[in-house]
Amino acid sequence: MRAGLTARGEDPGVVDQILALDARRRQAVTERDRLRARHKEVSRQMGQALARAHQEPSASLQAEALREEARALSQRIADLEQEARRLEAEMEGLLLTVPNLPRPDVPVGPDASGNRIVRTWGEPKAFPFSPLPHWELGERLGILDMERGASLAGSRFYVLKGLGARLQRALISWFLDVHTREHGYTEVYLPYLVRSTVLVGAGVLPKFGDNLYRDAEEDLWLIPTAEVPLTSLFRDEILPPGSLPRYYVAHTPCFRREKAAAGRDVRGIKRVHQFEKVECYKFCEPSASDQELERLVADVEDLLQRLGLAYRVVLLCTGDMGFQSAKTYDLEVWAPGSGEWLEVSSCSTCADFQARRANIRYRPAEGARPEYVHTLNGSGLALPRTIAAILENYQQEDGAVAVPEPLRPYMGVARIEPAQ
RNA sequence: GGAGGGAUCGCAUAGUGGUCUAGUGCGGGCGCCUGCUAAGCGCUUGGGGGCCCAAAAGGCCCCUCACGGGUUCGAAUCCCGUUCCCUCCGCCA
Repeated sequence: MRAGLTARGEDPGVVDQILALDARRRQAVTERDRLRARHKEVSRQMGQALARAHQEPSASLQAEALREEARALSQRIADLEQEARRLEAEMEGLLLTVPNLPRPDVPVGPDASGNRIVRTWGEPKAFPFSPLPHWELGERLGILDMERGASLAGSRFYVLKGLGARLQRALISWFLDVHTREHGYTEVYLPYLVRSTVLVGAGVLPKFGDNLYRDAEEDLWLIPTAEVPLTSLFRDEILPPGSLPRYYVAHTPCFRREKAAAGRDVRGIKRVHQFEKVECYKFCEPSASDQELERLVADVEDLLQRLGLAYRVVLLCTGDMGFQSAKTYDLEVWAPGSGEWLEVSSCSTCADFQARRANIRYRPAEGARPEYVHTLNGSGLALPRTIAAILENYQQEDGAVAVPEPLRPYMGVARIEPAQ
């Protein structure tokens, strides 16, 4: 565990703090339980003494003595109880700040420079002209309006119009159709506002609250990803034998304040405060999670291949992984107009990290002890960046954008023509 | 938004301050009985934590009657708060 934290660039000293707190907590609990057992016995005797008291005068004296002893015990128990709770809360608070431990095959590295490109698919498209970035294409086609988005809600908000809005809807429908009909996922519709405990379960709180929008009056938070409510679908449940793996897919909006990224990626729709995403999520047995992650990545790659978008699969190193992740693959699509690889999906296994926080267990067999499930999540896919990639990759010399084959039934057109 | 009612073991229910361990029925498990099946009989029953044990098995103890507080020597039971569910009224896409 210390090694895992060091690999992530975290201070392993927290482990010793936690262990020390736990030792003190256990000591308090043991003593408290011993006194409680005694207290129960005394109370029971007093009940009997009181029952006899109207016949034997001596019994009521006896009851008085017992009452005194019980009172003293009760006070000591309350003190120990408070001590145990304080230690437990302190330990819990520390535990919640500890990130997930990387799987053994995750490369160790300080930041994105340590990531490893696992494979690439397709060739970055060559253009006989100079390809435009999506924000210029979008404005010229009359399907993307950054200014009106800003006038409604500020920077990093945007408006999609006409075939732009329809393109987004087509992608969402097609993603959901492929995942449900061909990849075995069950579609779910989820709350976009959740309680803080749900954010804690997913590993977003307590550490990353400043990236979230929140209704303080109701203590409800806008979800930054569907992963958050999906994680807590079975919070505090024990899934019966034979119910794993379970695959879910959900389309939701995602809300992120992007405070930490102020000033970065300000052009276009690469980084925005509100965007749509289709999210794949799996619950599985621990022994299956490594294969399930590979299959999850394959399910998402399937979409990119059918869209004809060149992409690369990047295995994130320890220094670049998310807090809750044990192993993450990013899928990046080449965007010729912007001249960069756009992260359109991030597929992770959280192993039992989220399951512990949200208390999601399963019973391996009838009568067996419950164990924590493993959870996996992956975008399939994030909409704005996918739209950007499609616009930039499918732009034509005449200014139009071709519609990728799989989307034509959903779009009803084969081309998005420039606005007149 | 207003007025009520409710939450007890997997399910259904009993339980208005102590009667040692939350009762009963159903369901589940194990066993007995039994040509087969059914019925019957007996035993059993979830989760969390701590201690003993090298570990496993096992044993002992504590907690858990929606959740959190309070009253009390003692709370499923009384009081307060929260959550969720139900009924009625109002409003509403």
